[in-house]
Amino acid sequence: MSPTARRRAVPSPAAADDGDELRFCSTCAFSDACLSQGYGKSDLMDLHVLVEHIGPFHEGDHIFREGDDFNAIAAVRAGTVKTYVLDASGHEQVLGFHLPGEIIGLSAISQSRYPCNAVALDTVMLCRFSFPKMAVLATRMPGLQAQLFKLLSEDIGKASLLAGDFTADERMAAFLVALSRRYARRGFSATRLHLTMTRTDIANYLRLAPETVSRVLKRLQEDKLVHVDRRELEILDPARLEALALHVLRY
Amino acid sequence: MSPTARRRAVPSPAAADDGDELRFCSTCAFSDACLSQGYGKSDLMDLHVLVEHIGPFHEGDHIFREGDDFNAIAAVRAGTVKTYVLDASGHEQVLGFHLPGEIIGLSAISQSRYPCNAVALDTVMLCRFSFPKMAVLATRMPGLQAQLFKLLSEDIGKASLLAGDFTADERMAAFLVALSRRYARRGFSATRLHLTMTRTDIANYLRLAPETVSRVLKRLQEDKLVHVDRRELEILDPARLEALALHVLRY
DNA sequence: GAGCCTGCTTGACGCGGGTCAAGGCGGGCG
DNA sequence: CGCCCGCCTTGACCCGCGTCAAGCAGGCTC
Repeated sequence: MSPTARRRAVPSPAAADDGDELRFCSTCAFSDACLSQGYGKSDLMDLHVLVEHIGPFHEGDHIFREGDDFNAIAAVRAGTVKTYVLDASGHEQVLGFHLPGEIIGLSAISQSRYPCNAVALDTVMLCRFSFPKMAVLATRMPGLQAQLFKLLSEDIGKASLLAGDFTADERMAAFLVALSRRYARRGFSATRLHLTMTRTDIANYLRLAPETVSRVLKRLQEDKLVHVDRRELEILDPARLEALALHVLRY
Repeated sequence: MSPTARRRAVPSPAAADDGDELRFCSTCAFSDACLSQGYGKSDLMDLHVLVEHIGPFHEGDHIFREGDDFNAIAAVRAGTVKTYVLDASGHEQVLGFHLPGEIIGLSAISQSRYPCNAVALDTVMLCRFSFPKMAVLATRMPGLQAQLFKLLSEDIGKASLLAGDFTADERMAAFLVALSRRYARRGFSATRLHLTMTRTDIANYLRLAPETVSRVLKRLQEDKLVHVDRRELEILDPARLEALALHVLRY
């Protein structure tokens, strides 16, 4: 983690005794997984010992940087994290946006170093998991191991949005639909989105020019698919937007 | 696996007793990993019990298809495997080419179904690993678990070649450099490559038109970077080719 | 050897989206 | 309040690569 990261004290296991800690960590994919696997309180205790709640990070704070030693993955509890790399000429390539409930740092496992930068786009709270400890624990908890395999495997196919040669409209629609679904899964509105990233970030992510993002959003608004007001976006016609996104998302 | 897959008998553990089996399986990333972790013969025996050597698959044979039940990953022992999906309009999107020593099927873990098709481009031999058994074994062999995590994590970053908005020349150069490195790592020539895939496959993979692939190869040849004769390709100036590929590969 | 078929190459042309340049707008700060 | 500074938008132009169409070469079958 970046040396500038402000750490909050780890809640003591005692204080976590009666479900408070579990609720506190409910955005972490691991809690769900372990609870659903029927693990007892002692296993969960083990899991919680290796969790550290850190933050808040503020807009522009780096969570880790390319080349930093890898020792932990983290679940986003609140806010948005952008991951990106800089190419030789200093141009930013956005790799992804990570919303509450999602995991960052998985791609660092193979190199033992973070292969990209992670920066907070707004106020971000994280659950930090020591990866070495987690790996040890996973040997005793097959459900945890399976969950890790699953999370890793999920990310392999994720690049499809960036990959294919899609039109600017398809990319934009797919981006919005994916955002909507991810927010909805965490209980947020599926139709009213607050875009925490700039147009330039979106453009870099979708491999478009910022001007194109602007023009496409205008076009989508003219066609009554969405309504955009600065960073607030309302999806007016989910069906048609999903139809547009279909080639990219595949379902 | 596809019902059409011809299976060879699994060598009995007894026959595998004295290193023969190990040599036989030397292209599998797991053997290397386990040996280097100092595991004893009994652990390796466990690993070999869940290995099945299958093949040969011939050009055009499918190894698995999108939607098939996932139960195993496989290491390529010989030949080239192409993975791809078909979009709504039946157009093929090539996801990757898998050379000897590389693993296929990892992206299927999260869904329990293969999310893509895998087809042999030439005569292919595989090592098939039952994934459920492997996961169980991994709880007893931390080195194996670590190797699995590493393999999964590696694949997460792999899409960079498809991702960025690179020129056709950069994509092509990156493709050739990556092929060269991957062959070299397995002891093949780094400068003389046999392209086992068609121009159309390359084009689909790089998100270019086949005509563009043709034109780019011609240009690279005119510039004395490579020499191409049908499917045989010689890299004449590795340094300049790598320079061209740098933006894509990043090193 | 003739014919065909598939993969590959080459040329002509057009379009989507990148680039460049010039505002507009809103929010923070003195 | 007014200035400034990012962020965003809009317009004009242009270029890389896709598309369409035609021709070529090698390898198969008969």
